[in-house]
Amino acid sequence: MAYWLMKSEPDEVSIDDVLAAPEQTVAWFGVRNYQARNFMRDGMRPGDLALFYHSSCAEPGIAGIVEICSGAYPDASQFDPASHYVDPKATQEQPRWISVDVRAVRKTALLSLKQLRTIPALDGMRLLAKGSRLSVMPVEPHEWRTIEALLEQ
DNA sequence: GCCAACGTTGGC
DNA sequence: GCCAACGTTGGC
Repeated sequence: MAYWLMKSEPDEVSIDDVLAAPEQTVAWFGVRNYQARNFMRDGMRPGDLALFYHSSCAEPGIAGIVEICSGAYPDASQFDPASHYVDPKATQEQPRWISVDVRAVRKTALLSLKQLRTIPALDGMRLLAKGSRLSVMPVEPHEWRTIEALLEQ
């Protein structure tokens, strides 16, 4: 089983939105970066756990834990001309972008980016690297353990 | 709103 | 294949 971190703008989809969804499950769509896509497509398996990270907001940080609950499948929004995420180069035969479904495991008290930066054990964390912008990235098991111990319900 | 960092595009 | 121009991300 692998660990991940997934960023979402809470104005778009917050941890509360995932909790409020049917079966506490939403499709993770709109990833339009190849590295992030490849992590989802090649690395993620159902049962993997991910830190749910709120980005581009007043207080960025970890807001909950979700479980990957599907394999990769074509992201429908790439074919939708009305969608902000439409990709004219994607075809049904050759989709470019994929989704996975995620289920909320629990919401946590916000563990802010500011706090994360103060924790020595997380020094090498990809999220904290300078210029890191990936929206889907792996989390090392020791990083996961460190963070999980800090998360409150 | 600013801007650093990074990714993508496309001419050559 | 290079690289300039442009677009996006995301913290501040």
